[in-house]
Amino acid sequence: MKIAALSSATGASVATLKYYLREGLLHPGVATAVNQADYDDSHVRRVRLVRALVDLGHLSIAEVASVVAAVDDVDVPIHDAFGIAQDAMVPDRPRDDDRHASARSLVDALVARHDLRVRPDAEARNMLADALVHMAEFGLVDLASPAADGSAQFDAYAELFKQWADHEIAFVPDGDRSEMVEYTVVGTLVVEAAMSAIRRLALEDASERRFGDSGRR
Amino acid sequence: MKIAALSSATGASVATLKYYLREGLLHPGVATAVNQADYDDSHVRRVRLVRALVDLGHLSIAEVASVVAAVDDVDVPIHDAFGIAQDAMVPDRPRDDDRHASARSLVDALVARHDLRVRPDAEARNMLADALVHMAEFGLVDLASPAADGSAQFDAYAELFKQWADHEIAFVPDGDRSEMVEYTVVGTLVVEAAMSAIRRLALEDASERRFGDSGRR
DNA sequence: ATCAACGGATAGTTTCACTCTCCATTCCGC
DNA sequence: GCGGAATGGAGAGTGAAACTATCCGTTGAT
Repeated sequence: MKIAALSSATGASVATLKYYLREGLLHPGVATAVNQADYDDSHVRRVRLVRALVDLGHLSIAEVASVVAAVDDVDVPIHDAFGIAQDAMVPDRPRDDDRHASARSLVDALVARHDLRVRPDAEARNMLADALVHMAEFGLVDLASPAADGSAQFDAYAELFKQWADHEIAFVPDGDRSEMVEYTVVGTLVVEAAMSAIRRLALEDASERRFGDSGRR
Repeated sequence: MKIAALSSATGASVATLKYYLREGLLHPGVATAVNQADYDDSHVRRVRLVRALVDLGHLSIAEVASVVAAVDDVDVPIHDAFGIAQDAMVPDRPRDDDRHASARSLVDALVARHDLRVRPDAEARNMLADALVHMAEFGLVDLASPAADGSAQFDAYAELFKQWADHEIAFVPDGDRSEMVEYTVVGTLVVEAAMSAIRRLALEDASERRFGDSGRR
């Protein structure tokens, strides 16, 4: 498969593919001559992975590059690669203040309460803490006495997702290493997007029931 | 409250606040002189809303502006404003191909199956269809015969979120109109982010159980 | 009285994700 | 076997986005 074929197989322009090659998002094809290379299925999958990460995960090209580096490093065991990729999927934001710190301790307590085996420095912890900080600003949770408010919901989420996650991870088919890592990475983001969309549909439905024409107040 | 006070209350620089004023993200304060204006709580909340939309929702400033316009237009009933805001919260992407169309018909079927009262042109439908297209590319669902694969999961999601959404919308406190719209808007994104983070923690846990040291294969 | 802060406007900066243009090969169809 | 298109590689250029900086004349606090 030549670059033009890869382009039409993925929908990305040749110029974009060259750019991805330069940035290391796309591994080089097998050179058949000084100005000729052969691409295969792995390149098609890779471009799709990049697009999924960018479109659905809102990752920057640099962040995608670090995900890809973890996927490609064959010395890294599959679970570790998933961890690295997961960290890269959390946008890095300046986190300075102490509200983040107190939110973070709530997160750590949640993780311990549900016996989740998660690295102490997993970025997902900070991601949740960030969300809590924003929620606190709108009075959706109280960081000081969380038990008193709606954040008990999170324990329900945690239990539920724990079961579903087992299913999802079990669903990952045996295959070659990079295929499995790609699968878990893309599954993380794509199912997230799908869940969010379904939740929005449900929210609009609930809003219509409370505020809509049929229940105008 | 002067602009410097607003700045330190929100963490945004004075220059940034001026920029938000220019772009219409922030309503003007009450002018007390030709070069003096007074800001209040509504401005603080507004800046927080903008930051939540940008940080957690990955919305562009232009998209935030359209959300804000819906929030501020007092002629729009609360439910309609929420719909407009929801549409603005879906990143607009070029959607041309027929894979999107077939994914979209699956979405519409799901909506009908669960009796969700959602506008036919709600952007959340396209958001879910986009996610399905990406999933299909990785073989996570089969757009042709969806019943045969894991997409039955979606019906479970839909039922669950429908219940939770009712709770969440019921949880919105009575208040003035813009406060309620802000509440639903920020709730949409912020709970999404929290759920995603919790799910990632659960996925890392599940990955560790299947692929980690303790279960190395 | 002075000097920092203010609003308003315009211009400048940085980053990002491409996109364009060259070039010297190489391939493909006739 | 020849001519035009495609290729890899590298550099420069582009346009949008999200601020940031500077300037100005006015005002408020000390």
